[in-house]
Amino acid sequence: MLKEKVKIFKALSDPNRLRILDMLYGKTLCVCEIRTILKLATSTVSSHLSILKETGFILEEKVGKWVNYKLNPQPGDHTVANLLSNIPFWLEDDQQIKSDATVCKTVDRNKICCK
Amino acid sequence: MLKEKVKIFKALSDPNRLRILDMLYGKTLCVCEIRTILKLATSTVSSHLSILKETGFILEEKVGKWVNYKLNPQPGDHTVANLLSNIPFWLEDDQQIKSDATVCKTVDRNKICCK
DNA sequence: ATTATATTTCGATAGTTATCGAAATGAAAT
DNA sequence: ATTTCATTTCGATAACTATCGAAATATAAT
Repeated sequence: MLKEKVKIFKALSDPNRLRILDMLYGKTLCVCEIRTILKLATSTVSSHLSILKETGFILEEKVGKWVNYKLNPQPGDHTVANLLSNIPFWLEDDQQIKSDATVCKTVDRNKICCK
Repeated sequence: MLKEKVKIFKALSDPNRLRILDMLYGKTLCVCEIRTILKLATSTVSSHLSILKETGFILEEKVGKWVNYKLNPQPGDHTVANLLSNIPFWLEDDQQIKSDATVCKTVDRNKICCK
């Protein structure tokens, strides 16, 4: 259905969601790590993640009180699969994306969330 | 810039714009032909076309009182180029898209616009 | 020049979306 | 069982988008 395809492109039509996808290329992240990097309310990040999850770009893994999000290694929809595999290539020149990748490597959920 | 990429995905986040792009794969069309097939106000179609033009998916050619729109054979942005080349593949199974392709072949601007 | 036709621009409106903070949920540790 | 902490859901709001009809623009034919 055309509506489904529109939904897929809409999922990519937000800078914060593109940043999330690119960060997940580096590693699995939890909501509070993403929240810290994007400087958004936790509820906003949760909403972005649910949009990416519903369209099949990402998967969630519950581990204790954390919810880890990671890229979907095998999206069922071939449009999603194709788009997802191209995203790092399309975004690689962006300064924000580069900076996120750096910050992402040093982020530590135990320092951010707990204590 | 990330904002530019978002704009590109937003351009594809509308069923009528996806239909327009797919129809243009078949042939060059003018506003009133597209308006007839999509059953939208002329001004609405014009607005969709300007979004697709501004993002580099399509080009316009003025010929007399008509404005012909066609796919951009060489989009400057590699994201646009890549997306554009994949669109027919992604949409080929859609019923609406198939039907549009058929209608498109028989549409004749001289019967639609003039009298 | 005037008229007719194709398209664009403008203004209004209804529907959608990103965002937040607060309240609710769920899971682990005390 | 109570508390703590990560996350989701809910309700509100401001910004954005698709749509239309009317007015403006542009081009061709009379």
